[in-house]
Amino acid sequence: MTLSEEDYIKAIYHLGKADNSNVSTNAVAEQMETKPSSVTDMVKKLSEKGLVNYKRYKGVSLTEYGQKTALSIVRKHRLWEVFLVEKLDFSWDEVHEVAEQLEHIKSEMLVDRLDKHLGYPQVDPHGDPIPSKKGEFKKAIKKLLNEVPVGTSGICVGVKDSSPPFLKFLDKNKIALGDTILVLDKEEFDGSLHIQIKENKIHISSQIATNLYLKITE
Amino acid sequence: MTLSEEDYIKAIYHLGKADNSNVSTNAVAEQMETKPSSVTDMVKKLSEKGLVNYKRYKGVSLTEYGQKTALSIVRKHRLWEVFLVEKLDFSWDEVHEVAEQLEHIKSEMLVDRLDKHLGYPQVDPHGDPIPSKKGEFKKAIKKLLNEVPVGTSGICVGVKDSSPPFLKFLDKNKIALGDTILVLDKEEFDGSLHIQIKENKIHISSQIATNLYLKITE
DNA sequence: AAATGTATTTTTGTTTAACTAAAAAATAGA
DNA sequence: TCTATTTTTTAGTTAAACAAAAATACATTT
Repeated sequence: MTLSEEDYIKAIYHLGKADNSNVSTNAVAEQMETKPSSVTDMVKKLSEKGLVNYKRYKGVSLTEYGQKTALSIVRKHRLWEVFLVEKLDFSWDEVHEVAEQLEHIKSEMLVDRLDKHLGYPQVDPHGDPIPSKKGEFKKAIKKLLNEVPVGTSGICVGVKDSSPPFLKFLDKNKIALGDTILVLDKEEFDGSLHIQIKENKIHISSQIATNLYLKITE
Repeated sequence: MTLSEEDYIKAIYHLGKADNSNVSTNAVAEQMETKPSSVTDMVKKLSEKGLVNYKRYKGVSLTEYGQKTALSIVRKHRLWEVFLVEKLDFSWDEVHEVAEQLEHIKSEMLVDRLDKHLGYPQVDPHGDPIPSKKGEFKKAIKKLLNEVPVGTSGICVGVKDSSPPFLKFLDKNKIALGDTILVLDKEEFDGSLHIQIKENKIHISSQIATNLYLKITE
């Protein structure tokens, strides 16, 4: 597999994601920042190699083999992201570009050892699940903090309101993107939440909770 | 810099090593496992980019810029080797192929952080020195254990005698390639040595010492 | 149901970076 | 000087990209 082939497989995977539906040539071209004609070329090659199902004018989808390949790349990408954040103190938003390169390193032993070194993490710093060696993994969904049941834990991945006062509030309470949040309890009266963020337990209003996105697995 | 260009720079560096002398096209071709004609092509390109000095029929040498580039690649390679051995429990002889890939990852931040994470190591698992960020580094030389002065420490990198009895002796005394050996004392009488290998202090005969190669820096 | 127009996809033909084989040129040693 | 070796040139291949133009599919209208 060349680097370019791997990138295409990954793009097709991300576009067809949920149901591995047929993906249009144009969509792949846009994702890959290239021209549709280049996609046609590559897709033919991938088809010959048994990685994708391809019928002219009908779009592409991954074969079983293609899916396995895609998951292996995603696994590597996310494990490296964990490594960069946990071991090398990269921040949440600095990892992608480097992981994009690291995911192409070819060594099964390396991936296995890295996985072990990191303590077999289940999710990456963005809260996305890491496929197992066999390609199994849980789905991740994005929800507003106020929508999840008590006891849920997830990773803070975004804000709905990005006004300065709100961001200032988050900063003051040491809530940052990438932080793991656990919902401890909910007050029936006003919907306010008791949450744990890292070591700190804090109490936030329902209004705050409706403006924070959490990524949770399963 | 393309991957291929980096490989050529590295090859020219390793061939011209000590004095950055002119390296022949054939020598580079052999090192790179390619044909001399390919080398000529590439060398012209590298020359245009200011990485090498090149005169037809006269061989190539690295420019100052080329040397800096080479050292940066060597630095990355050796840091990754340390990572693989120290953090991922790779053995001495399993690292090269993977490090060969990792050395091409482009991110200054990654290298700096990795260096820090590893505690700013001075040498790689083969006892070869790791260039600093600025490209400074000490020379490494290979010597027989009996030739080095008391107080020297180095890495065991080879054996002169590879007969089964000798290898069995090493095994019994837990001396393996890649181990750091410190010469504690030498007996004047018979030239036997007191050495420290990891946590163990042992006493070895002069005969043993004349059959073990150590790589020492400076 | 057929025709038409538009948007998508493929084909065709180029470019660039790498490579090889074989011919030609330059160099160095006898 | 001559000759053998090394190096370069020339010509051609492959892989990955691109753009322009042709082909195709599909939706809408008649």
